[in-house]
Amino acid sequence: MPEGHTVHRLAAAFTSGLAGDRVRTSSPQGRFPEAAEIDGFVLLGAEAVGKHLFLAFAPSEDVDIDAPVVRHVHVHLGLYGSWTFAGDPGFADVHAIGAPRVRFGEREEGLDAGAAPDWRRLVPRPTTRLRIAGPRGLADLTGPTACEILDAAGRQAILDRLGPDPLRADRDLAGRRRFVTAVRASRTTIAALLMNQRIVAGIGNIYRAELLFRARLDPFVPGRDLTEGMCEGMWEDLVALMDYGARTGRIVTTQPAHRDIEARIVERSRGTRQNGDEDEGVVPREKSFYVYHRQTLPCRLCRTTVRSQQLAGRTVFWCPRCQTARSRRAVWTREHPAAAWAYDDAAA
DNA sequence: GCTGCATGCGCAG
DNA sequence: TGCGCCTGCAGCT
Repeated sequence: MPEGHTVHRLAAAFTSGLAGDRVRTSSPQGRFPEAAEIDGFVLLGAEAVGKHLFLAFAPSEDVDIDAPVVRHVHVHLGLYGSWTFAGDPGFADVHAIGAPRVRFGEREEGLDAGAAPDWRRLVPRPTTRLRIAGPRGLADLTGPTACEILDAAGRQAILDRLGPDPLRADRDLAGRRRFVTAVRASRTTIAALLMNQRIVAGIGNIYRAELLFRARLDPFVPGRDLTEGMCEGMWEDLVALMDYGARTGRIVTTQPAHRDIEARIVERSRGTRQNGDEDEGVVPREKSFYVYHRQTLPCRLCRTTVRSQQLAGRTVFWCPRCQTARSRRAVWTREHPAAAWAYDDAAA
């Protein structure tokens, strides 16, 4: 359920809830026996790069994070991995951060009827690959594509194959420049390029579909056909969208004026887990997207039926009437002024 | 209770 | 390009 914004929220949760603490690590499932190597270590810090999460462990807290003794646990959630947090009130600042839902386990040992839940007695579900338990709470990992211990070189090797991350410092002009240059140098379709983590790190299928719609861009246009202005605009929009996602835990790409356009239509109720805050006034899922998972439904703007198609093993969603831009920037600049609405919306 | 899908990715061929 | 990984759950029966 991770696109980049979720992983950044996870890193923040680890930083606030477990960083600086000595922790116990284990692999209840048994498929990550290396957990024993860092059991009793101190969690120095957590970092997100694209969809990759790095947790740095050391024997003691005074170790420099670049020291050779530091063990980097690399986690990639893949399609169905997840972290579950439980702990003392305020642990990992979960509510404020939002992303990881506090979910007490299905089973607690030795719990008296009516007693307050105690996270220390939580029995990990059998599929738990890794449990990290600190003095204030714990985190359970299930179903990751990657969970491994790396040294500094191994960590760097992963960073080296990732493009700029719109949620990190490389969102600046240098990052934008890398993105624009890479896109415009390629014959590959823009839809495929946006999913290529070497081009830009952190985008998943939702952000791809929605970003292309907001740009009114044909998903099958080769990257090299795009103007510099169009690419720069997409990057700026992406920064705004993912920033909003990282702050709220929710992907919302619709402008307010477009959310109620077809209120009479019964939306598909199929779940898209957002792991976000449940604050009042949050934009409901069925109003959050323009095209993602809306195939067979009418476009919010022109009512043309939204289409979907497999591309390189993933489903692309788009409006065949709205998304006809091939290189012009006119539509973009007139109708999409830097996605400032995302910030206004969050503040409201 | 069963089936198929999902916000991903690496690898074989 | 297609498959395997490996988990949870919506949507069926």
